[in-house]
Amino acid sequence: MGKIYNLYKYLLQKHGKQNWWPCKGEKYGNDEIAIGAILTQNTSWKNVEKALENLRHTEALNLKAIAEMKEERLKELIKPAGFYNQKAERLKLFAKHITENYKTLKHFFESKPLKEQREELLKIKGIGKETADSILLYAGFKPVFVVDKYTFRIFNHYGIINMNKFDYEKIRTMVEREIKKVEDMQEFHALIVQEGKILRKNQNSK
DNA sequence: GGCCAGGACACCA
DNA sequence: TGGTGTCATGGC
Repeated sequence: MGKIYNLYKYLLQKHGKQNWWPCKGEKYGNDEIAIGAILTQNTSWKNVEKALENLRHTEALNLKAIAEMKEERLKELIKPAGFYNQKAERLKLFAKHITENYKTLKHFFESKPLKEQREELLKIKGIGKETADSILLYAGFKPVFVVDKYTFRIFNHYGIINMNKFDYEKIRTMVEREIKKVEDMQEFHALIVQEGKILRKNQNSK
């Protein structure tokens, strides 16, 4: 057991299970998770929930509906999540790519090797590394770890890494070497975000 | 009332 | 490749 695995166990004991996107097997290929992953770009989850609720209420919380919906209409619905102009464009590009080429997200996840899936997602405008990996990990149950700024800060804080620049791929492969199970990767990333928030709060109050 | 979220991209040097 | 501006709402 290396440092990273020990940190995972420590955070799990400290905060308990986070259960971010209720990660049961039947959620495999779930559109809602992918949509949430795009909406939450640099945005608090509270705001994303309002946008998701608007979509759900309109029965548009799925990729088919979003692909067919007018962009102006989509902007109105997702407004609470902020950056609504670009997020509406990004959602439509993603939804169209999946529905037109694979029909469903589930088919996409079963279409090709993981590495190629990841590369394909990254080619879509508006899908960067963190969003792509969130979709793969939480909607696709793929063994890909999601790295974010909190990961970088916390790994520095606990002395796991010692870098001055944020190297996404380096941190990702480090974690994937120690944490193998999809469920553990999902929990670990959620725990890091939780810990990161507390860390920030403490730093602000002193 | 200011600060900043579960980022990504364009543009510049 | 590295640094900076932009996008925008709502919670704290």
